[in-house]
Amino acid sequence: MDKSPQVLLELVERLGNLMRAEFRRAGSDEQLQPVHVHALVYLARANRYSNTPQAMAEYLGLTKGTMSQSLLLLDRRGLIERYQDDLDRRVVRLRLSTAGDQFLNEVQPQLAWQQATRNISPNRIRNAVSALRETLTTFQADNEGQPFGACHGCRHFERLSARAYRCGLMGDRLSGPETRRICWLYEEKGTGVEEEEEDEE
Amino acid sequence: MDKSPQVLLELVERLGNLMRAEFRRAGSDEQLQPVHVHALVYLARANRYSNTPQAMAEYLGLTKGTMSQSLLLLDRRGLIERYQDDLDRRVVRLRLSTAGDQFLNEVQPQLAWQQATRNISPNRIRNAVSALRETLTTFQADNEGQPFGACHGCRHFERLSARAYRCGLMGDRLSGPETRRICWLYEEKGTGVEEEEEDEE
DNA sequence: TTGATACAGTATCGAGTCGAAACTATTATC
DNA sequence: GATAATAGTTTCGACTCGATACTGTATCAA
Repeated sequence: MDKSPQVLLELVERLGNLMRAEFRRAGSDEQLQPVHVHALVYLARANRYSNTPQAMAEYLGLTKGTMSQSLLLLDRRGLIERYQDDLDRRVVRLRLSTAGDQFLNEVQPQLAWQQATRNISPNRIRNAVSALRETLTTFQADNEGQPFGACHGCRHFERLSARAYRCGLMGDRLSGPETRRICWLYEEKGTGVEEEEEDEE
Repeated sequence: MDKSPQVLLELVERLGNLMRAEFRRAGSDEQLQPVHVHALVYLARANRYSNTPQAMAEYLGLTKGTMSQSLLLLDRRGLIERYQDDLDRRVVRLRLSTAGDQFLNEVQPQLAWQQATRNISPNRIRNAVSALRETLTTFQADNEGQPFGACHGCRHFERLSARAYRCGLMGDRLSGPETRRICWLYEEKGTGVEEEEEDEE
């Protein structure tokens, strides 16, 4: 009986914990809770379909009521801006304010983290990424969670030409950078069998 | 410039988030917050030196005041028991009560998680584990965090004979199972250079 | 001895989290 | 146009969490 899955679980749990502690540290100067920092980080990475309270609540695993509270606080502090969607006026759109952007640049909540992988070869990192990605996909399939991925690997993603892309679900043209942002409409390509890049040193 | 570390970061963050959501789900019947479930899980895995409020606070990244509050709640609910240490009467020791043990067995907060790795070959899991372990070590060295590991790999660990072990720091004999529990006195063996198994698919 | 200091843990306070449920406003369906 | 669905807000109460002050125990120095 192999205990590796159990150990992997513990490591992810432990690392997730430390990341949370890092978010706590990053926000302490500004009296922000980890969840606030997390929300800002998400917002900095979300694409045009995913910058709404609902998507954010889904991502952070909170109810919309709770999310609304946190957004109120971030708005009061001037870290985000809220504006109405043109097409559907029920929808609120969110973006980082200049202050919010500056905050993230100053505290760099992810920097300590990237530093921690400096001794590991790029290849081993890629392998770990691939294994964790698969774990994530399986878990989300089991639990009907919203997937949250970037275009590459999404079934709605269409490549029109060398540098022109399109989301088949929403029908919009997408810029290159936009295709690398987090999207909550993401759907795994294929029949659930995933193709992984086989790389070796 | 390789973006893999960034992606690894996001995956761990995402998976950590889902794990937290899983803890939330597991505790919802009993009206427990994720942190309560996490505390119970920790307690089930902690060794004799690490079942104190202090170690727990360290592990969960909370202050001792906050930890004290959570323990009060878990005690009120009858999920844990508190007793005084014989040698140092300042120290409070914690253990799962029968009800607490039963609770963990019922909700199995880690089960859904282990399931999620079922499609991944043991070898790839081991590789991922090795990479994440190294990341964890580096991160903790950078941030002076308490390491929290099991005896295997700890510099205080001594093997007396085939089935007899000893902690060189505390001077106690340890049973086989005990050497696999989480310890907050853990210190990385060696000079910081880590030996990793080189395995390939 | 007698302090002084360190340490483990508790108590209290206030701002904020969080889910549940009720609510508003807009859009979709029939 | 009525009804239902949807996005988000508000309100409530139990709880988190850090900061600070506190209690009781251990350690160390004269």
